[in-house]
Amino acid sequence: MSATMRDVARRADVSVKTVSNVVNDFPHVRPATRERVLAAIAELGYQMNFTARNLSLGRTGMITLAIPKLRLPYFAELADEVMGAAEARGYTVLIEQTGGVRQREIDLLASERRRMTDGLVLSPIGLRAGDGPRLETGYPVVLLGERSLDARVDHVVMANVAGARAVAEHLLAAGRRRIGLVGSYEAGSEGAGYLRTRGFLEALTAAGLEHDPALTAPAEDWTLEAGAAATRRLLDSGVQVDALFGLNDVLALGAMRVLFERGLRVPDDVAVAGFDDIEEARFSRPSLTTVRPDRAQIARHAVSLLAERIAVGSGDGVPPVGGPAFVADYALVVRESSAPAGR
Amino acid sequence: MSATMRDVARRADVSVKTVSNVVNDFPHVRPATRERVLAAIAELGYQMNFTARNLSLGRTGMITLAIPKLRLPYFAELADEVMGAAEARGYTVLIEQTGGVRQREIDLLASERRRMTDGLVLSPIGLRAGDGPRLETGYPVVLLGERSLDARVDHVVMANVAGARAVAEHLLAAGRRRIGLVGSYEAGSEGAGYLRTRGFLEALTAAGLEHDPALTAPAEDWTLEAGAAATRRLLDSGVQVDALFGLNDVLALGAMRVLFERGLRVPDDVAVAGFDDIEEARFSRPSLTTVRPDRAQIARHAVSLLAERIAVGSGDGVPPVGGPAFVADYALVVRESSAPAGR
DNA sequence: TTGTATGCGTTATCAC
DNA sequence: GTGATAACGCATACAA
Repeated sequence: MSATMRDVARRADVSVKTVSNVVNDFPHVRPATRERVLAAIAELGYQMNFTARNLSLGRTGMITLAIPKLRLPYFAELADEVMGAAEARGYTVLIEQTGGVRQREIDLLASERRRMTDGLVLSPIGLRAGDGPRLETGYPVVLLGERSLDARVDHVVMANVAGARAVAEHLLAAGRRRIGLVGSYEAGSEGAGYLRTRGFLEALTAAGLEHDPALTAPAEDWTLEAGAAATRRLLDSGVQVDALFGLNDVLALGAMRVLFERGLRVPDDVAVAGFDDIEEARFSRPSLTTVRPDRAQIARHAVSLLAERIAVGSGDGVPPVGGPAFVADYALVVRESSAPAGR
Repeated sequence: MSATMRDVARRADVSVKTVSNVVNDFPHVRPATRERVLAAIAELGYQMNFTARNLSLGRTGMITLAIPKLRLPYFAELADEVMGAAEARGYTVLIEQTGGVRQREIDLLASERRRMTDGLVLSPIGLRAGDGPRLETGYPVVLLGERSLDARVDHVVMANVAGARAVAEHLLAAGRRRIGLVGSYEAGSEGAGYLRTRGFLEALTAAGLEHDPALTAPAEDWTLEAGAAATRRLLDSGVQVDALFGLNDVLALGAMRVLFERGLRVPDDVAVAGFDDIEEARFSRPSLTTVRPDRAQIARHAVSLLAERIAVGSGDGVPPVGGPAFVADYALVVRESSAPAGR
């Protein structure tokens, strides 16, 4: 069993308090004693017991990041960013996967296990409009990538509507008129799927067009597999399309795969665009036009908000929370999949 | 802020011990008292403080999974599998990224923070042959995907040599003779890169061929970007190739992208194969021939070994550790990128 | 500058 | 069955 502070204290012939002072870099420790303590620590190979420290401090130094699926490149990249931002503030990140299932997301909020961490960054997929109150638990929470959940909780969102509108406008400007929409969203979810769809429809409306319902390809999931399946169904239905907009990049990439299988050329026959700008979008064949949200900014801001929320604690002067959402920057990235001149 | 066991005990007019018995589902609690306690818990909204429990139990119920990069699809998928396997055994997984940097991997082993978890599943990239002893810290550790690190530590490996040999044999059987090798490894690393290269070379030798050094395309990293860059350099060098073997799938996908840019057809002009069978390999254009290691098996076995190691503790009867490595199953998956007849 | 004593919220060892 | 009470290892008023 490893040494404790008491062991070190005995060895260095000081009190535990002094050892604590040394390991915590407190000032006011005579150099000589410090040396003695450090020597004892080295000799005994002492390592701090963080559980004990956490109990004493009433905090763990960990935050939870709850995302739908780690296997989705977007969330892996996001997790990486969040871990970086958290580390910069001295936090360790515990990743939980919700599968985008509403009940899992709710459980996570009510869970006892959440108490192993000081706060939660939640990327909700399943939560519905009425679920707002569930979030107000007094436990520090920051919402990611969603809005209109009307909860008094801090949230960092991306420009889902504007980004999707930009994509649609780009496709329209390129002369595309029969744009298929790959992906769907649970009714009432008000999530990214809903918002991106809205942006897409707004652009059509603004152009004086109407979206043909037959051009919608619902996908149960936001994965390559689902994108491919949805596109297969769409093409099988016999409708004509000259463009496809995937509600995220993997849906779009899955769609491109099917277009290839069907012998349709991208972008000549069908232009394709996605949303997220995952790394794979730059290396696909053809490379994928998409919307790049500023992930680093989102991560930094979310962690920053959460840290702030944790810092104020549940003290009595509980400051108002859930101000206007922070909206991260985005950029439309045009690549080969929608380039005017083919490749 | 939130209620403690003492609060609940007072409220239910019992002792803390009884409350503890109830929440831990201990037998020998009179139904009536149990009801009273549960009622008090509900009324006060009591939630267990896990930090305190952990301190008392001397364990945290968490294990660390240390991988190079979460953004690499292979590791994201692996993490997902490990989380699943860990959950099945009641463990929560804390993911750490090493960036494949040797010092980071070493730090992780010596780190104090590691003590927040009960054990470590480490996927080493940077560790070298002589680093074995560093792993024998008395802290439960299971190595992933490596071998020949000659440490007395449990390890779960994949059939790197055999898998790579199978790929090479497949390419040779298809008549390819000038096979470029995309990716490299740090000298002395004895890692997956080294082993896969060895398997590749073995196949050539067995076929009575020699590997032309000019056909090696070193990559600093195992990423799409690095795979593309390496392939560009290789092609720029002017050597002729009729196949490319990426030491992992993303290297191969990056290579395919460059072949496309250079107007080379896959597989007609150049066949391509990778290693890992990440999900993207099924949806790329063309789909990628690769080796599929049984990730679920690897994850289950690693977690199982670690749980065992944790269970025996550092008691005196420390059983021997680091038996023969468990070698996971694998399968060669032939897809369009190396299909004999083009698409 | 350093030591003493007490608390953090659980679990575990006993008695009762 | 249930209740005091001592750990668990560290932090921190308060003293010295």
